Amino acid sequence: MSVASVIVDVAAKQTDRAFDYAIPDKWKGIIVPGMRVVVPFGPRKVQGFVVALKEEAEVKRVKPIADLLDLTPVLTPELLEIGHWLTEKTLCFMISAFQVMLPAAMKAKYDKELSLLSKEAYEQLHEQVKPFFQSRSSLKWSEVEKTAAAPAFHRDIQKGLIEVVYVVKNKGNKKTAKGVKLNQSLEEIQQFMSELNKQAEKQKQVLSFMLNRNEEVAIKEIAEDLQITSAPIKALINKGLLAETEIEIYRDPYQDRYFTPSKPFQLTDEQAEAIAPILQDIEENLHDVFLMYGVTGSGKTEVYLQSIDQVLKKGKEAIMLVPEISLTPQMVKRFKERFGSKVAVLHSGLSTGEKYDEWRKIQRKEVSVVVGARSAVFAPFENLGLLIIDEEHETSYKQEENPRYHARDVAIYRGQHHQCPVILGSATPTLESFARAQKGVYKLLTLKQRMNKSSMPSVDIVDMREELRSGNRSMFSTMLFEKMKDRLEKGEQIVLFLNKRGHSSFVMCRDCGYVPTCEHCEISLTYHRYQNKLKCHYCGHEEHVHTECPECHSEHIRFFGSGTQKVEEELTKVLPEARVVRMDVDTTSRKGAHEKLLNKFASGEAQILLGTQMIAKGLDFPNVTLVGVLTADTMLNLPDFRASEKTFQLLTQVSGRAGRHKLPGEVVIQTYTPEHYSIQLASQHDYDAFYKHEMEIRKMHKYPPFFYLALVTVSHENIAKVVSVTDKISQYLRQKLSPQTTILGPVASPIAKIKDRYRYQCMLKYKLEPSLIPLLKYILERYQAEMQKENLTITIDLNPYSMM
DNA sequence: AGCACGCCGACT
DNA sequence: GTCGGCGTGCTC
Repeated sequence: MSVASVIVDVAAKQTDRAFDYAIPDKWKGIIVPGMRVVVPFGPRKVQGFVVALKEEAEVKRVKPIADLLDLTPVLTPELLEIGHWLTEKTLCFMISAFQVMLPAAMKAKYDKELSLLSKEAYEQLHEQVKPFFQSRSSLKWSEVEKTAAAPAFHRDIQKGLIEVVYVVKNKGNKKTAKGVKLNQSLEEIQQFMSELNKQAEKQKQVLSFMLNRNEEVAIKEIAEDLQITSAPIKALINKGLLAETEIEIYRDPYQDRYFTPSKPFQLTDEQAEAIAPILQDIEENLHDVFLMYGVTGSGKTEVYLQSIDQVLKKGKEAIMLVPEISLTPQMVKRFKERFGSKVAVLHSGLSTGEKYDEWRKIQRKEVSVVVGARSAVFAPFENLGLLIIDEEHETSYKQEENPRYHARDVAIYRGQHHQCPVILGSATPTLESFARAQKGVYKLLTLKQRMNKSSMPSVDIVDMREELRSGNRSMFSTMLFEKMKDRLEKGEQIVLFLNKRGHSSFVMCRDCGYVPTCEHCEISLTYHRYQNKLKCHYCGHEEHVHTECPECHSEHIRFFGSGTQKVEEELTKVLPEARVVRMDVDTTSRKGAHEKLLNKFASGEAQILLGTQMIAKGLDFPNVTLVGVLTADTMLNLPDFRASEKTFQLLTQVSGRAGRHKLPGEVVIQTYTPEHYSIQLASQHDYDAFYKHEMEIRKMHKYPPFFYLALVTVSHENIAKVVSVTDKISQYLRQKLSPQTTILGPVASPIAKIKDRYRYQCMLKYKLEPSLIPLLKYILERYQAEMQKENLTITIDLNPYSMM
């Protein structure tokens, strides 16, 4: 095998295929598919992934591989195969599919460097170039690029005085420490020890320590253990008895923490019944997809933990996905307590280096459980025994950039490959999953009871229009306010939920209804109190706050909608005795802030936890007896066919925070549309009725799970161009697709303009379209030239989750 | 994506 | 006649 097929790190249609390279003799038999290499590509060097080996190249002339980056493949054969599958399913480039499977630290950085060919060449350099090389012989092109000397450099490069070198950097990476290992045979060392000078007691200690361990040990560790300095160790290195080594050390984000080991709990009858078929699958190496539908607080996590335990006993590995937002310290703790150092954790809170280290632990098989967000589904395990997706309905499992994959699909694909079970867990399953369970495609496991036999909290719906009519203009209804006062007196705790991030709200003229919008994006500006400015959340554009309406010159400019910050201010006014913890993107962005705030609430130091989405899931505080949802309908009015489903899910999740233990819980939902079925049914904890009602609507409007969706979005600076392209695409598809398929559009996207680019879309609803993928591929090919030259973009999202 | 090659307008 | 503009096409 002397030729390697390589996918190069150039994300473009024309380079989206394998290129053949000769394997230099020194790497023959060493290079295997899945390794990263550096290859010459045109005049430069790029990183690439070896995808196959072969005897003969397809082309006459092949260049040799320039460098080898890995000693063991970073992509297993399975992952390589998944890459191909992803490319097909999501219409992404091969290189993007591979890149998404690896930690960011492994992505190549490129540098273009200039170096002087010889000392003699210096004199011949252009006068403008000379100063750059005065004290050195090489420099980065980026230093020169923007200066006036750039043309002169070009000339000297042409003359052959300066050489251009392309450097591929493998950034970040391993953190190492200096270590030592024994460098001579046992006999020689014992011989040496007996001859050692009596004064050299410390050296003797070191040697016997090393003989004991018989492996490489960090110098620091020896010094600490034996209470000595590194001097005697250095002496032994000099005498040749020990050899210096580099030991890879891991940055462990949880190293300072102690986790009390926990034992499996006794399962309830219901839990035992649910886990039985899972354990059976694990035992018999069978693949099934289980939908575990369990109400909030029904103990799904314990079922996960015990299933994983079983997998580990069989010597296999498990992946558990959780939504980024619920990857809280509480969740991590439960896993660390149960599985100790067998767990790797992957989430966005880690630094690039930490993520890389966690990934390395997986690759080196030092852990057998991974808990992580979406991309952890690609963990390079080779002996998977179980995949779990907790909170299956969460939209964060769908990646909104290329490759636009859904972690659930990847998990099921891997489950089939490894012949192992996949568990999807939720208190509010997506209609897609629940429908599949009804049809028997997935196996349904139900947990109807809460673990502590506590009943579901009672829910009151408050009509905020009524409140307004009766003169209450505050954001707390009379009922919620009374209940809050009551809890504070009793010393119980309250969770307040507001579906509005940050401290911002929009602005409107009360006289003419004018709302300031961004001039680059078609979206209303939000008010940031901190800087007293109006900001666009899409492009960052800022404006001063108007004191007068630019339309009607009225001075009645008001701020509408309340962000968490405003609510916090209001709370301190009306309930000055209450201590409030506010949790949103602004207060949790700092590392460790999340945990700190939660601890403050858990310890009882604060009585009210006020927050956005991030407090809706997974939190479990025994003393919380009241949950308030300040505005339940903000989500309901989004232009998204899943709006009702999302509202139902959110209300159910939030309500689930109350009364999980001995004390009974109450929930108050404030809304302007109390009659809406998703609010009504959420208040009755009636998922089944919601499912039936929503399914009717989906069927009527031809939405999933009855139909598949595909969304084509076109964007360009010129609106006429956008409309015409979208129109042509729609026409083409109408002509080619079956009459059973609905083609909507071209219509303007819900956000019709972002960063001065207009956006139009075309939506397909289909049941069976075997030729859809090739047709969409053809469209991308047809417009490829325009996409490259004119900055036209066409994005295709199969099974979209966001309609924006 | 980058970069080289190549074919046309405004300068010494 | 040359420098440099960016259209075109290739990268194993």
